[in-house]
Amino acid sequence: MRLLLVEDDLDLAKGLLLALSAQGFVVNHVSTGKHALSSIKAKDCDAVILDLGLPDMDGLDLLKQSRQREGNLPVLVLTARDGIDDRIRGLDLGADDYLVKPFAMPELFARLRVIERRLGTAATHLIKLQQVELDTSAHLVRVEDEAVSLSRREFMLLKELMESAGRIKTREQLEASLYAWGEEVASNALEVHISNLRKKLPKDFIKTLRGVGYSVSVG
Amino acid sequence: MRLLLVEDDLDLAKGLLLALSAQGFVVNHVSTGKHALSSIKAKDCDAVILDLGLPDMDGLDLLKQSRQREGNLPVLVLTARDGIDDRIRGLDLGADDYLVKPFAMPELFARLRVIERRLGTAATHLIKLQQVELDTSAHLVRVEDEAVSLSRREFMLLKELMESAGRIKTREQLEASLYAWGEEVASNALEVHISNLRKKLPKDFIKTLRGVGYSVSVG
DNA sequence: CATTGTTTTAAGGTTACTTTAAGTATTCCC
DNA sequence: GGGAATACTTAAAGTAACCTTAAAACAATG
Repeated sequence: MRLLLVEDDLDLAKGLLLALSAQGFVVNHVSTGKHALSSIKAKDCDAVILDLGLPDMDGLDLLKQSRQREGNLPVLVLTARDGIDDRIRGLDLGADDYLVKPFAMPELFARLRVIERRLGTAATHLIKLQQVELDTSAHLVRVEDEAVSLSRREFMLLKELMESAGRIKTREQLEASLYAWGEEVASNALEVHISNLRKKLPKDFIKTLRGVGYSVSVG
Repeated sequence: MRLLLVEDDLDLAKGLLLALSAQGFVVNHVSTGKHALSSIKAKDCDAVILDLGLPDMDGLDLLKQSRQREGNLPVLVLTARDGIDDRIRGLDLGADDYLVKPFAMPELFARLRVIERRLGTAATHLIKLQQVELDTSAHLVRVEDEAVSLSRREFMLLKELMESAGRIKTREQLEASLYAWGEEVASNALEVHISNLRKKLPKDFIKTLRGVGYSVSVG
């Protein structure tokens, strides 16, 4: 995990750098809010350790800006200030955790490991093929970054096709996954949905295989 | 957000239940580790508040088992024990946060909000979309800088929607986050709340996706 | 215990999705 | 090229999902 350490006390920074890299973390160190922000913008780290007492900028301000720019970049705040009010302000502004100085190194490591574990398991069910992006968990489809609204059946159908991109889905397979047991469809509903889908997707995104079924290519 | 409160001190539990639901959390309460585990297995909550001092099971054990079963279910640990060693043990076993008793309620709320933010989209306690501003911590909503009064359920509903702005919330998801176990709703209460909310919000702020659910857009 | 505000239930009206069905366009094969 | 099979499009009919309203049940407050 790549860390950005924002700390103006050079002695403390040096100690932290040493200890963190001994624990296997990769750490970049900056000592001003300005540098911190540009590093955050460059998406150059997986998490931030932020000391609130900075010379050029209020730490909570920096936190706020970081939060606006990189929504869920984890930030662990270090502070000398005590008192519950300050802590709540920090947490509500988007800090993921909080450590009051002086703190024990092992506790810092433990908290970083929590963040690490969390980053590893950020699951999004997103399929992207060509210009088409389908988010199964959010029920959302984008074509060239433009949200497209699909009806329920259209969404189901597209999902089936995109989940087995590169392979052919037979008409029977598609009908089976769109319709539950009792409600087989007597007519050409499937073709109608395909037709309506195509109007909303790039040209030739869904290919027909005469006598067999449909497919979308991974290309 | 649905919480599971694991606490054997009934007085404390009662107080927490009251305070948390006033803050708009949906809370289920159990007092033994056994019940806690079965609820966790059933995936019936988004986060756990766990008191380490349980009668039937060591709290850290429960934490470990929960972690094995539900990898990233957030757990906030309450404890009377002090000393850094214990805290590190808790964090490394998978607790996401730690509060030593006695603690101040607002700090608990703040830490829950951190967890909440992490689970959903990275919204801070103040979410502003279009003309609508929602302050999670103050329970306040403004439309075009004009304060608007919402009932508890209306607020919860709007919060859920705004926290996942840009994504679609299914009916099931919304109902699950509005109602705790015993109080499932048999009828169209959700639709009624949506309808009442819309009267108080800008036109088309809440969009319907037939057969799927509802959403508000970030734009 | 009465008043007030909130939440749920229930019913009818409305909208938009889905299917049907009929006509048009393709592809394939002789 | 002509005929048959298959696929595509369109528009209208059917249907399921949703919206609104009003009233009943419930909870909080003085």
